[in-house]
Amino acid sequence: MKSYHHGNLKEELISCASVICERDGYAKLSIRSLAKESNVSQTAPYRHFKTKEELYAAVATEGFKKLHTAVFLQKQNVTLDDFIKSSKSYIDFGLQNANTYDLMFGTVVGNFAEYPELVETANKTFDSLVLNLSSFLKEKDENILSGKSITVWALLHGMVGILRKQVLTENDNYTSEFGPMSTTKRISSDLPAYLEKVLTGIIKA
Amino acid sequence: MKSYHHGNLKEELISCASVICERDGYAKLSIRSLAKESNVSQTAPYRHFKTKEELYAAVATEGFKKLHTAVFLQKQNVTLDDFIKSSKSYIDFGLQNANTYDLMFGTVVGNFAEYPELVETANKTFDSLVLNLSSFLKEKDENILSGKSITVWALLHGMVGILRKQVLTENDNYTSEFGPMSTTKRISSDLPAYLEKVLTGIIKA
DNA sequence: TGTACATCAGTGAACGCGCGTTCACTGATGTAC
DNA sequence: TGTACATCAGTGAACGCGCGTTCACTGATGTAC
Repeated sequence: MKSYHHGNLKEELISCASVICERDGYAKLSIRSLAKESNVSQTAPYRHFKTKEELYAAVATEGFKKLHTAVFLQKQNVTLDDFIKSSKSYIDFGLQNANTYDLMFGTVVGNFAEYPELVETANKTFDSLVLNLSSFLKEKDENILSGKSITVWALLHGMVGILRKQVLTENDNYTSEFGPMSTTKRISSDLPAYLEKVLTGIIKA
Repeated sequence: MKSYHHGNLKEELISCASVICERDGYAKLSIRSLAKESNVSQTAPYRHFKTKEELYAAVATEGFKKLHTAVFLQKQNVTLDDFIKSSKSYIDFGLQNANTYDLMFGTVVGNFAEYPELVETANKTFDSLVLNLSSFLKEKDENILSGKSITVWALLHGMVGILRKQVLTENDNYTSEFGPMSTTKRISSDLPAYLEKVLTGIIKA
C-alpha cells in the first residue's frame, strides 16, 4: 500500500541508518544497505544525501541529539547528585551506543566543518554540559567554567573508551601487573561512587 | 633482484600496514592494498594473517607498542615534570596518530580477547602508566594506585578525543554559548600548564 | 472547478571498482641419509 | 659432500560480492490560469 511518494523518507532514512550503524557497525552502513533495509530503491537515498559521508554526518548529528537529550538536566537548581547522574548517563550512552559514539568522535567523518548542523549539534551538547555544571557551581567566570567543563568532558569521554574495553581485556594468558581489569571492574561496579569522588576533585580544583 | 622467499615479510607487512592505516585511514587498509604497497602478490599476506581482522589486530598491537615506547619513563625517580611530559607524549601520540589510535581504542577490532598479543601489549601500556605514577607518588596501596591511574588514563584518552576535534568544530555559523573552541585552543596552546593543574588535582585527591 | 504543465521524489538498469578468500601451482630452503 | 624429498613461502588466476554513483525514466504532487 506504499505510495510512490513517501512523504517522510529523509527522517525515516536517518532513523533507519542509526539502527544499522549501531547494530552492524558503521562500516556496514552503506547507502545500499540503508535503501534495502528501508524497502526503497537503491538510489532513493541520493535524493536526500549527496554522498555517503553526508549520510554518516547525518547519523552522527542524530547521535549528538540523542546524547544531548540523555545528558542535559532540564532543571534550575542542579545538585551534585544530579550532576553525577547526568555524568553517568553520558558514560552509559557511550557504552550502549558504542558504534554510533565511535562515529561521532572518531575519524570517520573527517571534517565536521563541512556539516554545519553537525557542528551546531555537537556544540550544543557541550553547551548543555557546561550549563549543567554552571547551574550546580554557580561559577561566574566563563574561562574557569568552560575549562572545568572540558576536563569533566574529557574524563567522561575517556571513561567510555576505557570501560568499553573492560571485558575485552579479560585474558588468562597475561595478568597485568597492576590489573586494569580488576580496577575497571571495581569502578564500573559502583560508577556513581567513583564519579562522585573524581568529579568533586575536578570541580573543586 | 627480489628472491622468491622474502625472509622478513611479516614484519615488513605490519610496518607497511601501519603506514597505510595512518596515512589513508584504517578503512582503506585492506589485504590487497597492503600486498600492492608491499610489492608482493595479492595472496602473500595470507601466509601471515589468516583474516583481515588479524591484520587489524597486528596494526593495533604495533600501535600499542609505539604508544608504550612514547609514554614509558625509563628512570627511577620520576618527578612531576617527568610525569607531565609523559602525559603530554600520550596526547601527542593520540593526535599525531589519529587513525591508528582509533583502531586501537575503537570498535574495529571487536574482541581483543581473540588476540592474546594485543591484550598483552595493551595491558603493558597501561602498566607503564601505573609504573610512571607509582614511581612518582611512592604510593603503596595498589587499589588507590590503579584507581588513580585509570582516572589519569581516562583524562588523557578523553583529551585526545576532544582536542582532535578542535579545528573541526571551528565554525562561523554557530557560536557556542560558552565557546568550547576558544577553550580547547587556550588549553592546547599551553598543554603542560593545563596538565599540571589537572593532574596534580587527580593525583592528590 | 478543471486543466496544463512544471517540479519533485522515487525507480531500475547499468558502470566499473576493490575487496576477501580459495585454489592449484611453483620456486626456494632445510634436512636426513 | 651429494642427493632425494618434505616443507615452506610466495604466485597468479579466479570466484562472487557489495559498493558508490550515473543516468534516463516515471509516477505523484502542486500551482497558475
